[in-house]
Amino acid sequence: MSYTMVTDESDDAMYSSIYNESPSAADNIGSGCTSRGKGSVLKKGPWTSTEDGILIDYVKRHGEGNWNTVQKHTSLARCGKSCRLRWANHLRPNLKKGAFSKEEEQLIVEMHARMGNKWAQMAEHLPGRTDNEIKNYWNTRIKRRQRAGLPLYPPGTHVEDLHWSQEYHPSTSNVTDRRRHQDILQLGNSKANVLFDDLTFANVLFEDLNFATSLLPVASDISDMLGTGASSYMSPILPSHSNIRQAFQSPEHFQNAAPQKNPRSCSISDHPLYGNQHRTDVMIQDSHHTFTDGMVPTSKPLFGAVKLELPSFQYSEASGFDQWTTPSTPQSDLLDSVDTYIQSPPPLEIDEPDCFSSCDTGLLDMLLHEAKIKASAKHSFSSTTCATDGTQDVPRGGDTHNVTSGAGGNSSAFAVVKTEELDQVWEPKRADVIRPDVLLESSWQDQQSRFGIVRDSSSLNDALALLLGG
DNA sequence: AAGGGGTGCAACCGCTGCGGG
DNA sequence: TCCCGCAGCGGTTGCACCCCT
Repeated sequence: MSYTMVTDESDDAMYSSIYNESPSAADNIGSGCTSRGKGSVLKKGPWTSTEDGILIDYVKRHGEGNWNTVQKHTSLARCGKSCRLRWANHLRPNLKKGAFSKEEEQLIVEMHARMGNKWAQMAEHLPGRTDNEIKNYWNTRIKRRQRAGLPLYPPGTHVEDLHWSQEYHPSTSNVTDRRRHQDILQLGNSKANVLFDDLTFANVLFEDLNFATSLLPVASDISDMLGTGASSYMSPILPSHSNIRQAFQSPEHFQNAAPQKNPRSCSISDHPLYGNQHRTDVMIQDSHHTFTDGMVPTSKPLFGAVKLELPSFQYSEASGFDQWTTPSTPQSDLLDSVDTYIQSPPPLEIDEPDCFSSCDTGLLDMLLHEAKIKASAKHSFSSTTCATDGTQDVPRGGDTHNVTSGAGGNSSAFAVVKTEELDQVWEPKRADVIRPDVLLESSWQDQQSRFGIVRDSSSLNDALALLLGG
């Protein structure tokens, strides 16, 4: 769909009356364009072809820049910001209009996986496309995928990771660094992202693929259960190797299905526009997570969160993936899921008082944490902490793992995973879990237990009851 | 045919960085 | 060093159009 907001000359009169002469004209003066040109109210709203012509003529004569002087030199009653935006997004030469090509779409996805909401940077690598265009495309895509309950990044998208240990040093980071990571944190409802200083596509390299892939089954179940938002981004769930192996028929499950030559390395993008000549192997060093039982992990907060998504074969409606990937076997789909890691940024401060780092902005996490603290006075929770480095075994055999989403922000929800049941057939059902009180609904509980996810209902209900005023 | 919701694009708004005075 | 204005960026909103009922 393509619209043009340029109005014809007849519309000029209409918009003139709307924006310049109507009693509410003054209300249309935004804070960004508060100046008044030539004593008249600056116009807002859609541009007319006449205005476009004036602006084009101005740029031809004066060049780009000095946008605030446009209204001084022309009859254009537009603020500089508006002029710049109009020129950049619609009038400048070599703009490519129309739908994004498949290559462009894939490049956007991959770039977003790498840099987050850096629309301007993305636009630099998409000739003829504007940041606004890319941003709109992405936002639309997010909505669409979230509605469909699909993961943000399709299987096969190779999300790069920043080598945090090298790129980010909390103790020495400056304001800009922090802001960059704040930007990462603000990547929408469910976007975890990575930063790259150069434009190379990188691999996500795990020190232990077994461990990395082991995150998937448990998290997939949970993320599926948690709903759309949570399905895109989950805090990592870090069961032990042995636990996870129970979830699969063989520990070589992923290796066998791995398309990569190097089992330690997830595939890199072979993007048509970039090729694969640039590779940067990076590692997910850690992950950051919280625990609904309020226990503080004994190890340091984990850094790279992991995008956890259901294997694509679970999506019966996942035909939308066709545009991204060729049909694959369930096994390879499982592997594909490994590719689509999202990472959360590291905590901005090392000395976080507890597991809730500044990166953990999930409201529910905080509420749950508070509730847990309250509840801990009454109960001792059976759940245990998880090994953070993937090498320590977590107590099992009836133990449950309380898991919350962390870096996902809005994807705050939780579940308790009974790992022994993970080898059951997955029945992707999405619980409509939005609020803690909803979580108390028995149907939710039933739904979980149907596909091998149960929660510590007594303790959790107590916690939630406390939280909700109980 | 009408209307209501969905979709996508254009534009606005607020904020930040940077450079000059 | 501080202040101010400009440019740019990313988030948000407004609205026209489409589609379904």
